Amino acid sequence: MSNNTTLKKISQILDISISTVSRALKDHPDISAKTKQKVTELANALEYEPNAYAINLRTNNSKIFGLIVPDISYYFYNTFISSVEEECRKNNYSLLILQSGDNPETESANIKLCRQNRVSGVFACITSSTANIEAFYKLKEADIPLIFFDKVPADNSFSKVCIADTEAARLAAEFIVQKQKKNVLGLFGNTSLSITQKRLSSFKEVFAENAAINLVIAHAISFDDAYEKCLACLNTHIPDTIFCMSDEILIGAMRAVQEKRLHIPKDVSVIALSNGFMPLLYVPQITYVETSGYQLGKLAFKNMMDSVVGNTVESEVFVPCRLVEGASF
Amino acid sequence: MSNNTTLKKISQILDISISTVSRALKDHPDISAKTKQKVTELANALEYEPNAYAINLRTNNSKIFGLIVPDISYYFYNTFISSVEEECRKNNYSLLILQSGDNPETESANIKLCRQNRVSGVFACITSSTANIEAFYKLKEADIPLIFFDKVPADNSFSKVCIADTEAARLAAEFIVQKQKKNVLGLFGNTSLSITQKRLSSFKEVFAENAAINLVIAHAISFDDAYEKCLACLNTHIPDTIFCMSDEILIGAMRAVQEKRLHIPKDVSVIALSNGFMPLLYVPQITYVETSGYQLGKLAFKNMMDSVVGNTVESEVFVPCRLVEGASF
DNA sequence: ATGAAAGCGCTAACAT
DNA sequence: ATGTTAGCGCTTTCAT
Repeated sequence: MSNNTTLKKISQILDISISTVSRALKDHPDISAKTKQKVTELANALEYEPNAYAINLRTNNSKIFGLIVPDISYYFYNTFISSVEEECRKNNYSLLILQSGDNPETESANIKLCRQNRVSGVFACITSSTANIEAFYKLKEADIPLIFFDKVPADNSFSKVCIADTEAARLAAEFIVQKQKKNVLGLFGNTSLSITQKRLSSFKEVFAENAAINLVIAHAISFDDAYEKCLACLNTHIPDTIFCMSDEILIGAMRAVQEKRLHIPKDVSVIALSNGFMPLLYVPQITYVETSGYQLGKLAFKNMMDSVVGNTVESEVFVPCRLVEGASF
Repeated sequence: MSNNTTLKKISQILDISISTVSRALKDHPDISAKTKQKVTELANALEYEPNAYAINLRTNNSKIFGLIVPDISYYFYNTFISSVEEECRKNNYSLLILQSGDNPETESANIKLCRQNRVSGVFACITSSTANIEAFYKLKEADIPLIFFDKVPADNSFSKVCIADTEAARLAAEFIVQKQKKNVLGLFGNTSLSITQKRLSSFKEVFAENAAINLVIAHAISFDDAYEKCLACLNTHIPDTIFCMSDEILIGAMRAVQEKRLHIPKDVSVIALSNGFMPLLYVPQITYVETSGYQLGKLAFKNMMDSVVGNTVESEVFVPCRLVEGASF
């Protein structure tokens, strides 16, 4: 049995009322210094820990945020989560983390869990196949603040924090143009994802203004797929530049480049959009546009706190991105 | 205001008692089919979600596990966490994740949080500088099951699940011997960590029986440090084999190897102890002994569940490891 | 088959 | 300065 110290227990031992104990522990001005001291001392000795459930039941404020994400171990998310957790701790919130395993049904179940746990707010990144955002609407209806991050639904009634996909892709494309490259292989992710669409259209736009550049686009749905698609391209012709829209794609592409024994940057230049870790693993280090999960986390938390206190939060906010030069050009 | 449906509300609408509603929703045998149907229908229509706090307060069973880890985003932990979370979901538990940022004070604060939230159990990986495990003892005293993983205290009164460090290092060493290598560079982590000590002594032992092999040992405390230490060694002499005791070390070492333009496996062979992701990033893929965070998570959860239902749990359990051959020999 | 009532631990309005 | 009381939403024992 847990040796649970409660206010009642303390009050009985000291032969005072429960409310006096409660107030004393909260440093309420009404309570005499003597009483406060007595109570605090006993509470410490008995290792009193307030029962979070009783408090939540009473105050209807759980001080817990829910976070729903396809997969914690996925490259990008763990830096985001780490960042959010850090802020939560600083602000006396806890974080209930739930994985949807990229399955919309699990995602719904997780939303339900958040509701059952009366979380103070939810951070969510939708699965790649989430078609029905009904469950998220219910959160809104229940007045639970909701901040979407990274993969977000189109609906404008939600708050979202995003990587500046358009700007990031443009930055990379402009860098390629500026370096006077002529033969570019652009490797992108799953066509159905909005993130892919945004990055691709922005990327293409820059090249549309530069007709002299030959641009080949390929799509891959996984690390392995990126390897194969890239290898197939390299077997046809060697471009002077490879662009990878994500870390996942970069890893696959680099495997192909290394297998073909292409030298970077002599034979081919490489640039990626990345969270910032993978590009540093290669020799030479890969030039990338940083899409920081850490920064995104900070921004998401800020918006969440605004939302919690009832401030209006801008519908869609972007994390600025920046070019980090390696030696791959 | 949240449109909170409660048992009371339902009971009032249907003009029956709260307990009947409660029972009907739990499919209690005493309740008539008619009533059950009426109640269930209304509950669905009103989107009734049981209030987890009221239940916990009443039943004293939060169905939440706490997980305390130095840093979520660290290579190894996120696969472990992902694995534990998966099991939690399957078993109707939730997971409260807390980072200690490798700071013993934050660690204590996190343990307190777990107690306040009346978690049903705690998974913990201690910080590298945790000297005082007082706070963990208090969890025990409060009858909260506690499973240590990966970095564990020496104390034998705790349940621990660990990577089989000794076996893993031995497996790698034996592989090197079997491949008739003669000049080995062994790169290890921070000397003060027990994980380093275990892996190192086991590794050395194998070579002690093979006097003909020249073994050089170096220690590094970070990815960058591993790079520098490895480069320094390579500048002195090129070994025929490099052993890396972790992913972190491997990344640093590979950077040095690539900068020196050494060809694997022609110029040098490489083997590592790894979670299993990093070795696949290189060309050729690196041979490694798998120390699986995923498996460790499964094992930890199993022990936790045993512990929760009051079964005695073995004090220290190891996850088996296995050699995965790449093409680096 | 259903209801009444107590109580989990806490807070806060309302006494005194 | 301290006590009394009601109630948050739920479960469960004990009636009926």
